[in-house]
Amino acid sequence: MNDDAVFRALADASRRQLLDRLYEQNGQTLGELCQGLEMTRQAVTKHLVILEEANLVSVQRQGREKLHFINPVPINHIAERWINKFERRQLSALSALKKVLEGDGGQ
Amino acid sequence: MNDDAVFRALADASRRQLLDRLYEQNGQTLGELCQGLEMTRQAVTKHLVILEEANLVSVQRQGREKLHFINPVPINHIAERWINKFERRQLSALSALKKVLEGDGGQ
DNA sequence: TTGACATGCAACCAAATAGTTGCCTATAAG
DNA sequence: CTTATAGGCAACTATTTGGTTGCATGTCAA
Repeated sequence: MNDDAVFRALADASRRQLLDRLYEQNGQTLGELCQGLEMTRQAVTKHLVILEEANLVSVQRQGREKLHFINPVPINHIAERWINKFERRQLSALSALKKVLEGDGGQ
Repeated sequence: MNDDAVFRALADASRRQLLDRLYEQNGQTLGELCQGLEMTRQAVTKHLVILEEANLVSVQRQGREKLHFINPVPINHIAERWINKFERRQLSALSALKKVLEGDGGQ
């Protein structure tokens, strides 16, 4: 699994938007994903290819349509291997901050 | 807080490496961060500027040296607002894909 | 079979990106 | 003051990226 491809894929707002749309409704066709976007179909295709190569989207042909499904595994992967590491440090910082803000406050 | 800047900043392997190094040892100078990298100092500077603009690194001048500190808040932010959302979705997405792959599938 | 619809492929283009080199400024030390 | 050190700035370059247009292919429906 290639972390770099995932990070690069997530770097573009259009691609994150596509993931958002698939999150709203999974299994959409290319045509459906294009609707309402300020982009040509071909541009959307390119974005989807990048998402596929990063394994963030998997595809299933059905007749002349191509259905797109979100795959959360790589996101989970970088979350576990990368993000949590930095969060761990913050948790202590956050709880310290909370303590100050709340005067003391347990929990 | 600009999510896009954070995602873009994280998209480059060299910048993630710089964050890793700051994670190992916080508060390093530019010179220290350059050591052992296959890059000129100026290239590193550019990466650090991008990390600063994404608020992932904060800087403190000390005499003629510039100390760099990691700031985990933006990472936490995208983790909470973005990553967790997809992690939650994982089970239902997988089962939806299965349905299609298996031709019908109950549930 | 004919036409309409859904997608694929390739060439091209402009802008952004990652990197370089060369020179300048500021601070510390001899 | 002079010199070495730490970093800043700007111009330039090659490559990547995000997007376009034009045409081709494959599939469904009449």
